[in-house]
Amino acid sequence: MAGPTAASADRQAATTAAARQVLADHYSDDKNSELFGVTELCNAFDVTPRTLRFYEDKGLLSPRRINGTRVYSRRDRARLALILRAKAIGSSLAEIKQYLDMYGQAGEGREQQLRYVLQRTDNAIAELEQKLAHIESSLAELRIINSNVRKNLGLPPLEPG
Amino acid sequence: MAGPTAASADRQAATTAAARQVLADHYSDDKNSELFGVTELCNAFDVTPRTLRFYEDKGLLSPRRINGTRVYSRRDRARLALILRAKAIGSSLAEIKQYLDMYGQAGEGREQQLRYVLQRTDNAIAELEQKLAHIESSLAELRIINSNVRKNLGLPPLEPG
DNA sequence: TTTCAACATGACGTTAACGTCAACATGCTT
DNA sequence: AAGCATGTTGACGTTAACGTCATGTTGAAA
Repeated sequence: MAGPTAASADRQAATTAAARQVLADHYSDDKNSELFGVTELCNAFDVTPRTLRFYEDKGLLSPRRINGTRVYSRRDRARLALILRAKAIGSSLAEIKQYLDMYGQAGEGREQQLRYVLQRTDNAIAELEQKLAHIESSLAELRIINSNVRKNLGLPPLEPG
Repeated sequence: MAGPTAASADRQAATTAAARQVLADHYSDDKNSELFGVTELCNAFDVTPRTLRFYEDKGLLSPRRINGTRVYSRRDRARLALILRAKAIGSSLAEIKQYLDMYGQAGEGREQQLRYVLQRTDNAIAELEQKLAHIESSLAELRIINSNVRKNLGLPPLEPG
């Protein structure tokens, strides 16, 4: 039974790599990087322009303006991705705003500031681990139900994955 | 590197056992089982009476009445626990209502009904797995940030827990 | 019996997260 | 030049999930 360990280590490595990329995007300097229009982002992420405006009002996004028109950088795009993902796991926009502040402050800042970020990330990590546990509980229950129903119908069990 | 596999198998077994208990509570017949008052539940779960009433209006809870006063059974209590947990991972009450219907229908029902439940659980499982992936991504990112800050402060890394 | 704390029932207020609508600017096309 | 699509800004509407009164009941304690 050594299989699962290797596979899960692989998955974790992949997840970590992806995380580094997200942080890199968010930290990037944004000089003449790719730019995106509002509809472009709306289509890509399945949100309405109103939503983008709302996030901007709330200070979650701050795209540049060219002649009044909003222009989104790669970093803006990365932030939007973070926002939507955080929303999907039940965070409020207010929480997300705090959340976003932590990205981009990993390297800079004086000691006082760094300690603050540290405490905040510690906190956020603990909360996320709680949510993770909750989801795992729910999944366990649903899988039992699912398995029972399948048995009753004479169907094969659900393939793991 | 065989340690993590055994430990994670243990955890999964514990999670599954807990899940069975939740389902048993929810499925139990409720004859002369323990009963709870409104304040009792409010204190136990840190919610207000207004919240319980609201859930009742929405059809998520239906406690018995004794002379007008609400009396909650063990099953009601289990349902409340499910509701709050589902909320914590970002489900709306409307979703939760659907969600609750799946509990308690694992054994009974005719084929048509069972197939419906099966499809619904399949769906719910897929969605939860999505959320799980999102949380794991967020955790990976925050851990990188946390680790960077710790390095900059000359602190030891966070113990895995 | 009064009194008091706990519970119930409307009815209305509130906050978050947008949707919707009207009115206007801009730039491309025909 | 005249639309037409696309973009922007208020301003107001809407839904979910409760909070907050005001008011009435009831069962136990004083």
